[in-house]
Amino acid sequence: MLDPASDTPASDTKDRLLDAAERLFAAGGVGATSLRAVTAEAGVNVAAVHYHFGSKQELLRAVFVRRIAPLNEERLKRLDALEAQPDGPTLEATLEALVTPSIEFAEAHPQLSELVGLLYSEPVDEARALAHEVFAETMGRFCAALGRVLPAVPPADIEVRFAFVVGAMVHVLSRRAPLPHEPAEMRDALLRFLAAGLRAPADPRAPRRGAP
Amino acid sequence: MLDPASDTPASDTKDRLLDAAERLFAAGGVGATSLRAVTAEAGVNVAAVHYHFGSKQELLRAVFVRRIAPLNEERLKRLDALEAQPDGPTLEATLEALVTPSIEFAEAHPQLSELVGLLYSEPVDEARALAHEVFAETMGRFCAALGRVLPAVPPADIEVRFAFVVGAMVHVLSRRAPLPHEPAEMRDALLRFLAAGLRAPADPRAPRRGAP
DNA sequence: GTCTATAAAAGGATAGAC
DNA sequence: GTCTATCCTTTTATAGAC
Repeated sequence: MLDPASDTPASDTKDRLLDAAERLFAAGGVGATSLRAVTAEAGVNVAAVHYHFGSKQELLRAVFVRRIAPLNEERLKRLDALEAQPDGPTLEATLEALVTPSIEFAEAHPQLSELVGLLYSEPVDEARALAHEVFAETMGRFCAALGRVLPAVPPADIEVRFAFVVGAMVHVLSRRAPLPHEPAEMRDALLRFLAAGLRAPADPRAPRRGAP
Repeated sequence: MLDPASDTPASDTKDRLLDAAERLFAAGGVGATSLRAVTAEAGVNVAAVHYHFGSKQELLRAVFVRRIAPLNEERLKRLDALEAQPDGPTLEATLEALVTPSIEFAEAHPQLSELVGLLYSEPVDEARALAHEVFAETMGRFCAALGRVLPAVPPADIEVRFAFVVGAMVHVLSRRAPLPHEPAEMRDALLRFLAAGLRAPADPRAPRRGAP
């Protein structure tokens, strides 16, 4: 991205199509967005999308891969660094490796927020298969890592609690209604909430009233 | 529903259209589902949907209201009962009033799960406005109730944490991949996770390692 | 690589017979 | 209330000039 001599010159027709598709798919859904709307937004011709991508589905795939591949790379790079330490990571550090790249990427590319929500939500079969394909490996590694730092939580519970983690993360990342927080504050609040939830005792009998 | 003398006889054309639309909208998204597909699934004529609902948008609205209105009524009924007690509710009881009806309704009407995911996800403006209209009052009341049972958590934090609560709840309710738990177990796991997360201390300095 | 033009199909919506 | 038939628009996708 900082390499002007790259083989992907900025503002190419291909990139403009990806930008436009990303914007419109996120704003209106894939099924409701026509290729004509995409090409109009990109300021290119109707036939360009078929020349460069072949079909609407492949355009959708390219839109997702462009943003989410580097996000997952960053997450796994952080997780690798944590696991290379002799003592092993803390719960907080593991969660931060999962969450922080999302927040930072969402700041750098505001469209990512809406894309993530779209990917987790779009009911079309192809989109859901794509979501699984793009996220399964990374999420599996983090789920396993969380299981290791939470040895007292049974594996089946880890899996369920990890679904809660992903749900909370996706929901705040994909919100249209802006939360009354700076990104860094929201990240910290999310990390505190998730860490406490993951550490919850297995026994539900703790009917304390009020705050901690 | 148990009143055969009601003015809404079961298996009416209207009901069959609602059933079919619910199924197909949830499975493929609104924009990607044609009215022709809906009427074919319902086994009725193409013109029936316009006769009974007037347009695709009004059909979508009717689909949501039919399922979500009673869900919210049940939630608010439970919250009212809790708040009528002299001591006021516990955090666990408040969360249960929010979560349990979702789980029970999702068992009774499996389509609800996919509808909830659809409503929170569909990026089309009308659908999002409908989601806000249908949920805003109920969610506002629960957010305020949670603030009262968590007096140590600042109001702005309550709002953010409530977004995490909704995200986790929606995500597990709308999952296509089945979780390895009975509904009652999943509900208990969710309640424990959410209660612990909401009670998290405001200070993030608690780098304990491992389980509780 | 980009454009114009057009094919071929599917979409929402309506009119009018029954 | 339900059907057939149809109008008009929009869609994806392609063919071929430049």
